[in-house]
Amino acid sequence: MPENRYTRAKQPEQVRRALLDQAAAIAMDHGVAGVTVQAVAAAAGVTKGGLFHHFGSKQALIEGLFADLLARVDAEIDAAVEADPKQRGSFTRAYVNAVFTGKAFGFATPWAALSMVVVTDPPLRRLWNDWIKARLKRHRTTDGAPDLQMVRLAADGAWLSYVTTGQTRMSAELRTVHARLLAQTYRRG
Amino acid sequence: MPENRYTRAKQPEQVRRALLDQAAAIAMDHGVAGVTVQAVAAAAGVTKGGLFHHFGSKQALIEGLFADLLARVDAEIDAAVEADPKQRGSFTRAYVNAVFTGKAFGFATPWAALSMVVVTDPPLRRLWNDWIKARLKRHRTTDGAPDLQMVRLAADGAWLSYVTTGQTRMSAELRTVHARLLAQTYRRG
DNA sequence: CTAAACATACCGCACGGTATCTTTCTTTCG
DNA sequence: CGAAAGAAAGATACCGTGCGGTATGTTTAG
Repeated sequence: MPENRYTRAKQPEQVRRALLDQAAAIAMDHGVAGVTVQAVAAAAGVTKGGLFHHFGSKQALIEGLFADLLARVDAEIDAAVEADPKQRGSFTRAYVNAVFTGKAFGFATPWAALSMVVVTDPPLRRLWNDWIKARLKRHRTTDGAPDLQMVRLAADGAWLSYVTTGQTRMSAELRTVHARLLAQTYRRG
Repeated sequence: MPENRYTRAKQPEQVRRALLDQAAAIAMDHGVAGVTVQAVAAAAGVTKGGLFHHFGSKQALIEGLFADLLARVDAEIDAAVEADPKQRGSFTRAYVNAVFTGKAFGFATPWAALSMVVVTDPPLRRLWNDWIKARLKRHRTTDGAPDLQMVRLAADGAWLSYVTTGQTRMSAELRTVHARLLAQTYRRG
């Protein structure tokens, strides 16, 4: 029995989480190229051998990381849609909020930098495409209108603008864009 | 004297162009990761030594490639703005057209895949940010309106959507988005 | 004859991955 | 209940490879 219940010698679940979190943190601080197996393992207080025990390859690590991210976003959006009193554009609003201020996706989260690799990595692109495609199909009755599609595209553009500027804090301009996009979802409703 | 004026033994200017073009082509075919010094040099019919004579480093090659791309876009947009009979939103329309069907930037050009690295590479991000910032300042009297900003953001989002799907041809949906964005620039003008 | 424009050969290195050994937890069974 | 067995968790050491970059030689143009 360990000294106390909080300091057990080995907690694989916690190590796994640390690996994912640190990978995201490194991606934010040192860019995507800095995400090496060595660096991630060291940041999580583990050697490479330990990392490869949890993830069979680097690709598996990245995919696990992204899958975890998608799961969070999924839950976040589900909750937002449910809480929205207005039907029309509920998903679009949830999506916009997720992009701007979301806990999982939003700016100023470690995950923001990570999401950039989705542009580069083909397997990750498939994951993302499948997710968004399923999501759009699911909400097509409430969010199928072209003007709502424009809002979502603009949100993506704002996200792109944010990550390319490389800023850590959200500018005032982006905040007004956020508000404007939300307002746009209520027009001609 | 060579056999004829078209096949000289050494044409550094042409080799330089070939290096840039082949780098872009490789980025499109084999992804950004496939753009290695070796591959680019070989594709251009030159060894690594030859490449490093033109570009001091890989970074210099990439930056030169992107600078060349920006120069093309610059000229393309200038011409479009000049030819536009309507003042308001002329830059936004030129930008949208450049993104969708532009010779330099647009979809289905070898440069599209290359442009993805701008998201990853910090020095390239600076180049892009400086360019777009200067451009916005220059057209702020005709394209400073918030609704036009939304159009540009949506165009960026469409570009992002395109590159993430990894398709080579432009879908019908994107074509309607293109038309809709253009129409948007004429409203309340 | 000089300098640019290449070719050739080589180097160091950091990376992803593997093989193997040690430690720690869990389960089983006498 | 305790000990042994077995599986999980992680450490250590090592390897092959492909990459960017360099040093230097060789050819061509001016």
